Amino acid sequence: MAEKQQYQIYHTINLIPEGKVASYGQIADLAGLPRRARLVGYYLKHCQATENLKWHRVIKSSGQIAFPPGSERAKVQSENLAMEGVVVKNGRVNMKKYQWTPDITDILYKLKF
DNA sequence: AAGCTGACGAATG
DNA sequence: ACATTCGCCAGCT
Repeated sequence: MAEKQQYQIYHTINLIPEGKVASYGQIADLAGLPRRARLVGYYLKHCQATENLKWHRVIKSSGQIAFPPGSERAKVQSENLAMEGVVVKNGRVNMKKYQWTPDITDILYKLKF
């Protein structure tokens, strides 16, 4: 049950293309879990396989990095994003420019529910 | 079983 | 632009 949700969330996150970002709420919605932005954060925090998860492409809807500015984790995330061409300035990114806007057919094809 | 917490979000001043 | 407040809801205690 909860495992299924967790899988959907991780799967959805990994659909975010390089050079783009998505918000927690956006991921929750796409994963079929509306109003569950915090749940996305919860699962990300507790997940093990961070190695193969593109968690750094997930940020707040405001464009802010979810970690305290200057913290180690915020730094790592910023660097990962910068590596993909996403400009991070003062711990936040230009959503207008970098927010992932998934193609409807893309989603219907890749997520089956 | 009731209360607390939080890698959130939107509205408000 | 920034801080506060409030709503949200699964999972923990």
